[in-house]
Amino acid sequence: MYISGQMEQLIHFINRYTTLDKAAEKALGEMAKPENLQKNEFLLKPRQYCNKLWFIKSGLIRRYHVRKNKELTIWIYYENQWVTSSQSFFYHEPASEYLQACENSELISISEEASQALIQYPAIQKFSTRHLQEMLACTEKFALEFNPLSASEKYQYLFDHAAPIMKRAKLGHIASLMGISQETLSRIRARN
Amino acid sequence: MYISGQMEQLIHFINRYTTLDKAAEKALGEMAKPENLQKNEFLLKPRQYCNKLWFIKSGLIRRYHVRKNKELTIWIYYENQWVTSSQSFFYHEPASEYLQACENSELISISEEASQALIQYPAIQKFSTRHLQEMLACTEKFALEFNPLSASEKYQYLFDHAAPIMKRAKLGHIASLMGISQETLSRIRARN
DNA sequence: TTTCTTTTTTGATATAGGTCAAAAGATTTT
DNA sequence: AAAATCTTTTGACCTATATCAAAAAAGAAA
Repeated sequence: MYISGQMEQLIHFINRYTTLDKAAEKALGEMAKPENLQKNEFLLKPRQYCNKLWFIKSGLIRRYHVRKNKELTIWIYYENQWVTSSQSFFYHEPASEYLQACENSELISISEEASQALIQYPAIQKFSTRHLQEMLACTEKFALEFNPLSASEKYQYLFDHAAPIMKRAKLGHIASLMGISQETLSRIRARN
Repeated sequence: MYISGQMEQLIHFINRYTTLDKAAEKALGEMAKPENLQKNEFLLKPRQYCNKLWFIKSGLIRRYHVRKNKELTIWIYYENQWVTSSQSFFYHEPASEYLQACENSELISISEEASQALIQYPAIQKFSTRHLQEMLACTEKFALEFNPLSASEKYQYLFDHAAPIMKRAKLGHIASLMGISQETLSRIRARN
């Protein structure tokens, strides 16, 4: 009863893809761990091995790289999204990115071993494949639609497709996600 | 014997991920179909349902959208790569993109039903998941590394990471893949 | 070959967005 | 509440790349 309260939001998320049977739900409740993070705490830093996936119950997690002394934001994840370093998690390589909380955040973590075990449940296997396919299609779609836009079209696009980021993340982080300078973003906001 | 000659290159590709047992190999040989395409022929157009995946034995296939009367190249695929419209194939929605041969091409096609059947073989299931993970990690990595570059850095990057495109595709297609104008690409080439 | 069509190059000009610097405004710490 | 720090805004100037137009080159068709 207690566990299922913790997991309710995650189970609800998975059930949008496929219906979890009771055994799978129970296993998930046992293997997934709640994890809370204070604003500015790091979930991952470069050179570490990322051996977990996290589901975000609440909060904001920024994923970014540092190149030539500049922070390049890959994405800012929010409630009901999954976050990990795909490259490190899938390939067991050291990560090259940071994962940092922009707000106090409540997460549910799934370790690699847990994910191996959970995937034995057909419903979870099915969810996992579907979700992976969706991630791929979305990542492609986003890159395709977003990149050719002008700075102010990008601003509008993100408002339409990822409002929580635009409302809660700070200017510099949003600008680096958009691939424009802070000053340009500030001027776009001033115009609207 | 004849079939396995046709499939050799594909089987070799899959074996880099996981070893196919004889049963899986045989099923693959029966369900995958050779398909040949002349230069400029279309594999897919917008509004069609994309119900196949293709493995490229030889040739060059360009994947692109049309937005505001401009062609935006998503990627140009070459030998030993897989091509499909992820969004249409995974979601059974009409495609919004074109797939067109830039050269005479030899492909192997796998229909949706074939892929459903093949995935029952654990080795193929394993390959499929691994390959999907790799696609996701690569797509993210590419978007992240490529987009912040200047036009001439992008040129160098593609030469380092996808030489067949740079050597065989035409200028206008490469420029639209890079997200720059044809003229700028021509000037970059003149300088080098 | 000669002609026609497509692709690439070159030139002139315009502009979106970058960079640097400083001021203004928020937020946190003492 | 004052001081210190961090974040956002504003201004001036500059540069990479776009756009438009036309010439040159390459490839296909006659």
